[in-house]
Amino acid sequence: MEERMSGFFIAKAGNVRGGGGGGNNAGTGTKCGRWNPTTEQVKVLTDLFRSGLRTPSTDQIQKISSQLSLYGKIESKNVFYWFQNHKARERQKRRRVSVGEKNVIRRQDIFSSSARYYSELDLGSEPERVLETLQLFPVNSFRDSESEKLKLRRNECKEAHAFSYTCSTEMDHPPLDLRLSSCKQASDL
Amino acid sequence: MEERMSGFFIAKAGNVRGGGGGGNNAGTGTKCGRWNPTTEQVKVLTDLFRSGLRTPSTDQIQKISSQLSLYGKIESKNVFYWFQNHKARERQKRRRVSVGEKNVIRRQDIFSSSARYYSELDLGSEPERVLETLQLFPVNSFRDSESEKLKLRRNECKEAHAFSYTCSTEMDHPPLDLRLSSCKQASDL
DNA sequence: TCGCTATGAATGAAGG
DNA sequence: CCTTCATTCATAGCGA
Repeated sequence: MEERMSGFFIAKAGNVRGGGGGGNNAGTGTKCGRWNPTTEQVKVLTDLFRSGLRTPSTDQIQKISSQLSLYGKIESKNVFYWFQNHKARERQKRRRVSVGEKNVIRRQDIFSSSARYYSELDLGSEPERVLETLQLFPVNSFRDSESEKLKLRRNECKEAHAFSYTCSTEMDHPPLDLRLSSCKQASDL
Repeated sequence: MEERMSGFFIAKAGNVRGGGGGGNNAGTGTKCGRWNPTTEQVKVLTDLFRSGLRTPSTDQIQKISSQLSLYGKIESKNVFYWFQNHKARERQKRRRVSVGEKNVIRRQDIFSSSARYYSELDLGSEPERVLETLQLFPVNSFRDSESEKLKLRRNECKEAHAFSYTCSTEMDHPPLDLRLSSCKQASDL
């Protein structure tokens, strides 16, 4: 993945404690072993993401990071990682959340309450805060969004394994059988 | 003692208090806002963990959460976070013990050795418990257990290097213009 | 109520 | 791109 970055970072990136800053960090004022994005930085990044930017190119990363450096200490790799993580986590989150009630048979609580108590992050309730820097970015990376939909799961049937633990320790719960049958289980092993 | 709560709230759904008697929650009268595992759920998870499962795959997470949803409200991400935290904390605790007494005073928790946990869910100094159920688990989960003690990989970058503003010096860019001019231009829109 | 601990949740940073 | 590790934040639970 770093081949496209031309190696403008990825060195060792130790502690880049900006002692002279005195307030560059986010409100928490943590020990700064790693990048602590300020609210403005997060806002800009989130806005860019919402605008469709998912995999910025090297040039875009440069531009973004230099622009964001005005709000606080930041490096190019931070921007790179931010987009990587944000994209991956959005997908992961959707995946993990979606399965919540796909195959869950609730015997006692059929659609009672239990609303989405946690889906509150960026994409959901983020208001339209189009800041001034947003328009400057060309949102030409929309085609990247569709490429992700076309990809297929590579961890489908890597190892069809069934596990059931019924002999580990004293158990009060019934012997739970957690058969993993991702693709198909032709014959049980 | 300084307070680190300086604004910067991410967002959260309002805590919806269940009003005393929930239903599928644990006996402690928990409510929405944060997953509170029931005793059965904790037991199952702990049992799985003790059986050697440390990093369940996505499929396993799905299955486990589906099964555990019968004991109470749970989502897939809860299982994911549970294993992540459990593994991380076990390692963290062990590491703290190993480096031990002359360690630097990072924050405030060197006293963790005083309470050795009354519960059985914490292994403490138990390496890898190999029991007969072990073979039922995918080998995928075990390579993680073995590799963790073999590789002491990234734990070096805690020294001060502090050349933070190097990037801003290297990157020569227009101050307030983020237009992409030299890279691939946006064709559409 | 206050302080501390345990722990769920989030995220930056890497590895592969 | 996907997975994982480390660190941190936020909060429930409990004792003094």
